[in-house]
Amino acid sequence: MKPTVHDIARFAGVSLATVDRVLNGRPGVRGVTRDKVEQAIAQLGYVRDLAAANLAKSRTYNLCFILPANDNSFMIRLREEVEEAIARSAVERARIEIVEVPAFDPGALVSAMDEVADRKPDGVALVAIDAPEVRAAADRLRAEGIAVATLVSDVGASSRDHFCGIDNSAAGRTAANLMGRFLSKVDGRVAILAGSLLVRDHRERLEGFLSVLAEDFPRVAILPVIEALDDPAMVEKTVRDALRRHPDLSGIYSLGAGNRGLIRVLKELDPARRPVVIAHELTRSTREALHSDLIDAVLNQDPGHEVRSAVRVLKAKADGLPVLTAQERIRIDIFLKDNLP
Amino acid sequence: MKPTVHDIARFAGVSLATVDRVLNGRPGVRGVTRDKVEQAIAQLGYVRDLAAANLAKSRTYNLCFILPANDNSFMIRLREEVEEAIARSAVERARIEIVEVPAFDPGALVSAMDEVADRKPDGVALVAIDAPEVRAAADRLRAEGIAVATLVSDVGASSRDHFCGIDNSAAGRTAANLMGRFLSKVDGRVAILAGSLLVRDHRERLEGFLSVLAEDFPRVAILPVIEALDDPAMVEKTVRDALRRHPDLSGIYSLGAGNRGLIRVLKELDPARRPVVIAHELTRSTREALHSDLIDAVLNQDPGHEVRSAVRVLKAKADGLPVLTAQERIRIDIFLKDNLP
DNA sequence: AGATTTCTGATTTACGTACCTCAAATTTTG
DNA sequence: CAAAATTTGAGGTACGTAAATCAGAAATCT
Repeated sequence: MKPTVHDIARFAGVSLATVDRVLNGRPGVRGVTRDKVEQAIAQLGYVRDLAAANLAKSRTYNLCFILPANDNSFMIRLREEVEEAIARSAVERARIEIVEVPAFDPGALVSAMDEVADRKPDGVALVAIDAPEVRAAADRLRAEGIAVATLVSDVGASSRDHFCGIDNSAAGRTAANLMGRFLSKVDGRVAILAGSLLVRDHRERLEGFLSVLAEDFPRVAILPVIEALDDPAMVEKTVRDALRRHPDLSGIYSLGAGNRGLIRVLKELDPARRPVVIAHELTRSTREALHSDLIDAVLNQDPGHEVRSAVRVLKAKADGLPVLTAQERIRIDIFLKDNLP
Repeated sequence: MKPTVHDIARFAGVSLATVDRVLNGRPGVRGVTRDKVEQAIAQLGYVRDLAAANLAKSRTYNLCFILPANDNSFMIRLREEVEEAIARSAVERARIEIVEVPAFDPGALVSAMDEVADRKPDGVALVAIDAPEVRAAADRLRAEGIAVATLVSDVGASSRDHFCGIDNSAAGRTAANLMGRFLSKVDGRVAILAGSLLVRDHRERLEGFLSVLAEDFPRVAILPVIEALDDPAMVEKTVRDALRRHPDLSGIYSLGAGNRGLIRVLKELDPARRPVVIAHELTRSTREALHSDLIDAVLNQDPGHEVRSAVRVLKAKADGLPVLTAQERIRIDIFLKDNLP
């Protein structure tokens, strides 16, 4: 049978109280005694029964998610996933709160972070903007002992405890690889559509994309990057413009959101002359576009995984526990029309 | 604060014992009373505290994994993952046992299943062979109240409780899509390499691959399927043969294991004339081959996810609980050299 | 109506850990 | 060496649920 604290106490020849002190790092145990207990733990292979421990502690974690008030499908999904986490929170011993801030606005994000800090939560997850003032605000949170996780988009590694998102550089490189191969022998022009280069995820995707394209597919020409703030209407307009100016456009890499606008334009094109299109995030619209051959590939990050991972990570960090890196890695899903879930 | 059974009892005006009877489906409660209690549960939004329940029950699940004694990297990884699950089993209230059987041998699998049944475990996971006698053995297990999950390769849906693996038909279709596009304008000949068409996962991949190729890329010619029993040496030999007979071979889809043999042959080829190669399962050798451009894409299923999912599913089924389908879906990973983890 | 069966209530113990108190034993310090 | 400080032991309660017993109440049957 699994050994319990009682077994440890008996084996080590000490009392239950002492075992408890050792296990929970409480003071008042001599080094010799502590060693005895730790040896007993090692020898009997004791592992703390988490169910019992949680029950006894009845600890609850106060967490806060700061999300941009963006109305693209991805952010809506992300918010829904946080809300589902809230629905589960009773079971998970967590109290989760959502704070909305204007998108792409470092100042608003910083003041939200400072306000949140006043409530002294155990952890904060935020969709970061990679700016010095945001990093400073994150540092302030951490200085107060609040765990900080970035969600979807990162800041410099030193200012947060963990990043819950994909390797965006790899995503950009993958997109370039697919683009280069899908274009095949056709030397073409490729347009790149971003939300904003203020956010690190978009920047990293762009860099990855450009580097692989330059190295492995040097004959592909690249148009200047279009920033459309993840807004469908703006995306639509800019894509229409680009197609007018470059009728020979043979590829589009949409590395941000707002793909509804892009798809509206694609629908109007002659199927024979449709460019190769690679986009990010599987939503209702990109899924339909994949299915009807308007989009060729979708790179996806699963917001559900990201949110659940963030909750786990923040809890662990709040308790000073290590994070299981392998488990928390968020994967890049590649969807073609044939492997849609 | 979260309501407890005591709150339910007070609210419904019944005793704790009655609430317990309702919650755990024990007999001896009148319909009217049961309704009262259920209403109280609904109104107070009671959710059973799993930590406490598990603690009180101190139930342990006896599970058994029947694995083929195959020595390809994938099966080795799978076994390692089961061993890790065993290492975790103390924490997870499970006792997990591994039984090895010869690969591709329905008779051996069936006798292993029957032997396992004698020990009356709570659940059995097996890498299935899709044969009538295996289905019958699975039916026998389930008739004895033992939960059955198929791992990696499935049998007919009616004979098991759950399949822990990828949608192999979608994997085959995806491979065909990539193959068709990577071949681009070149009308080529494609060779297909399978382990054995006795196992359903290989059959399904094949069917998916053929159907998409026929429909979307009709100009691609397909050579007769080669069955190499997932054995590296046999794979090497058959691929060498195929290349000799068809010097114009422009694509290879390796839908089974034993890719070490394939890679050995690929290394010897003139890089300029190397065929497009799509393989399954990210192992040390396929990873290196991806990296050095010998393989173009690898479709992968994560054995870790599959094993963990199997454990969760078997536990749930053993308790007669429903399975959260969305959570247990195993994804098809697509790896190019640019998104290797 | 009386006997029988079926419900229901009250109470208790157990699960394994956390956390608290108080007293006793031991070590350290002056 | 005595006083002070530290370490340890003993014991208890709590967490929320499961599961059991036993007695009493209500419903059903004859």
